[in-house]
Amino acid sequence: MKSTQQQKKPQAYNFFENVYDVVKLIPKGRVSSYGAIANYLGTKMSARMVGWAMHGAPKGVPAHRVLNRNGMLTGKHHFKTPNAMQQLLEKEGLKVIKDKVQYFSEKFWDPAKELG
DNA sequence: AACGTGACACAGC
DNA sequence: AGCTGTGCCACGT
Repeated sequence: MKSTQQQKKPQAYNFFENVYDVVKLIPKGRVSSYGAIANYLGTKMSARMVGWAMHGAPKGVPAHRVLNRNGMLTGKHHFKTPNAMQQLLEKEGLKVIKDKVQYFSEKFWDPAKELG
């Protein structure tokens, strides 16, 4: 029988959903990085994919809590308004100066460490 | 179907 | 110590 279309479920889907799940788990007032999430998912080299995943992040995913490894709001430009990301972060008690989160290392939330 | 782009990260210079 | 180049993988044209 021709197995019609073998739905080769792309792992990416799982990857993306995992990303969303992890991001949703980021506590308020904390931040994480693309690399950390990617690393938690097992593909630390594919940090870019995490960013891309955010691009299609559904509602409820605090993408503003995800920054680059430098603690910089690299993705603020993709928000509704460039200031939205910073505003949200500041509203959560974080301090943002020049598009960079202060005390990033203290506020850093590592899924691999927090979730196991 | 191939090339280029992209919300990153790391090694090399 | 900052800049450039390369790797990664999926998506858009």
